[in-house]
Amino acid sequence: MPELPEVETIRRGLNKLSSQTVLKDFTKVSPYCFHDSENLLANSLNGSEPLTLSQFVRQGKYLIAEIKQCEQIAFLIIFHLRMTGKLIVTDTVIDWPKHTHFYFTLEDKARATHYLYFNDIRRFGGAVVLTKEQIKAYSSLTKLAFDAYTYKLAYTSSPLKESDALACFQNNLVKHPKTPIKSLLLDQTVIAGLGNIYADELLFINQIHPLSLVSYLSFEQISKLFYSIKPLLTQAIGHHGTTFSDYVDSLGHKGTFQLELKVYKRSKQACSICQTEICKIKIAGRSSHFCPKCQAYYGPKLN
DNA sequence: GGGGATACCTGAACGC
DNA sequence: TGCGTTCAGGTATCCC
Repeated sequence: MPELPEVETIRRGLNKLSSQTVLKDFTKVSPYCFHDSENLLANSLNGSEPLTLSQFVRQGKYLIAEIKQCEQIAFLIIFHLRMTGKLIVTDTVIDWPKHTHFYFTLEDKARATHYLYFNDIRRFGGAVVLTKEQIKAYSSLTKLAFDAYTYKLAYTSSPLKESDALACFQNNLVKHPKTPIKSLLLDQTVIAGLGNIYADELLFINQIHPLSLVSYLSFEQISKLFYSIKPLLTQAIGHHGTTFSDYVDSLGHKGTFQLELKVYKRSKQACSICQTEICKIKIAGRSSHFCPKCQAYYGPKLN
């Protein structure tokens, strides 16, 4: 399932497309997953000036394509892959894979006609077309916290300083004194980009039980947790993300970071440190994997 | 207002 | 073999 490292891997792949790539056409294969309430894309495609695919930027798990016309940003396409969404570039089309919902026809000087298609088995993901003005009021993005990898907030050009990001992280955490730390790491208004896999791994690295409460953690523990996020994400990006079932990058290749995971999807296997059996519990409806010996619980006595 | 539960959705895995 | 059930999880929404 695409979290920050997987979306970043896809973004880097898509940005290898030329910034002069012309968006020639758009086709909806299904009625799902694509929302353009003002027909910005269709109307622009009918215009006399070509549309170019400028670049892809990322905020948390959102991927944003900047579409230019006459050197100006005409509109943006905001993608979210949720659980099983895929954005894949292909040169040839014989039959679109099952669950393909829409595709863009692209062209550039160095490459003949090629395609960027969106496929999503569960139809949780999708894309929405917005103008530069509309995106500033797009609540899904405006409410996001700073990005866990770049420390950038949406619509800002420069990232937060690391010390400011840490202060922001701590402030966002302490607003929820009664919520398990695992749930807070998944909360995109606390820190943007983490999902179930990397939240479990981070808590294992920091030896914190997922049910622990922030109010019982020291500043040193929160700092250590914060400073372990970027190295983990960097490592995962280096492995092109984690693939358990559906995730592939923009060329259809799987990631390999699943081979490095210490606890996620390893329940009933031995902990790599103490050999105790990894446990799995449900927290806020999500499976959480942890070592009951290595990861200490900080909070009121559990029933 | 905070926090938990649920809906959305399909395919894989599992049990009978 | 075939059918029904459960599980997977990011986000929006509902409810207590």
